Amino acid sequence: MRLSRAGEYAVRCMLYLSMAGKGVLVRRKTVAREMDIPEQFLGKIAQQLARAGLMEIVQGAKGGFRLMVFPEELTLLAVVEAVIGEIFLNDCVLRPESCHRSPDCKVHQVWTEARDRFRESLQKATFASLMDCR
Amino acid sequence: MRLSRAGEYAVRCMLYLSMAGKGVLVRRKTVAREMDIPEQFLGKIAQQLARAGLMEIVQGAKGGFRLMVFPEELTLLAVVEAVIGEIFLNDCVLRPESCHRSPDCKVHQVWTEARDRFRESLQKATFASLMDCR
DNA sequence: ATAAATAAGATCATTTTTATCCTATATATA
DNA sequence: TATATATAGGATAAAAATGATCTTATTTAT
Repeated sequence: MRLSRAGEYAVRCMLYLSMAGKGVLVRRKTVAREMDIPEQFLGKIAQQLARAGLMEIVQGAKGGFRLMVFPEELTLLAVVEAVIGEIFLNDCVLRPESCHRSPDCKVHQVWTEARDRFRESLQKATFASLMDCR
Repeated sequence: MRLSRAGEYAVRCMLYLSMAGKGVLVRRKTVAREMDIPEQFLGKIAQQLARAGLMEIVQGAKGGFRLMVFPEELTLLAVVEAVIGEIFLNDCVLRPESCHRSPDCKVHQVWTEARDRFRESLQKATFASLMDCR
């Protein structure tokens, strides 16, 4: 079980935009080259990040990407979930039928709590704090 | 991102064996039927659980599975990781090269901590406590 | 108008996951 | 000891998810 490649690319992309600063336009080609991301694939990922309101895509000549939030407000959780969807939205571990008969299923509870803890950790991490990474 | 089907099956299987009790032999066919698991596939999963020392497989006529630990000592984490491997053993989110140049990479740290928290939650959940699930 | 840059749908390739088939092996018991 | 029963384990197939690219369309600066 691991973070998907798309998730990694998204983080790299947002890290690069964070270093450039909120509102600063950066060409897609530059992000792709500098952060080692296939450019077309980055295009797809960018669409998801833009839909989530995290960045803006500017078309046309001199187009590119632009961070829409302050790195201080941008969390690892927001970026990752924008791309790979809600983390651990799992079908119940028990049989589906027996499960929706019991909303108080213990397995389900444990799983949910574990997920919440995980998300909390990622939510605490802002890109401002991640940028120091070198 | 979700738990794999194999992981779900493993939990269901161990839950059934827990209800039978440690050391009690249960036929594979019975587990498969009762817990809604493809029997051959269960065979594969059982091998992994057996290798991890969580259960024993008995061959031959009157063969089957047998729980090797007390439900009080069996954790959700042990079962899940026996089947799907270490959780979140992710390649670094940053470029691999830049990453192994910096063992103090912030992204890596956050990710590692989030994973640890997640595993803690699953480790606290014993099958004895999960059995109440109905 | 033209050139440069991204959008978006289609498509392809790869990998992972899920599942099954088949032959071998182990074991209870007749 | 022979037979029937049950699981082991390797090979393989089918399906799904993921990763990546191709092509055409659209947008925008100059």
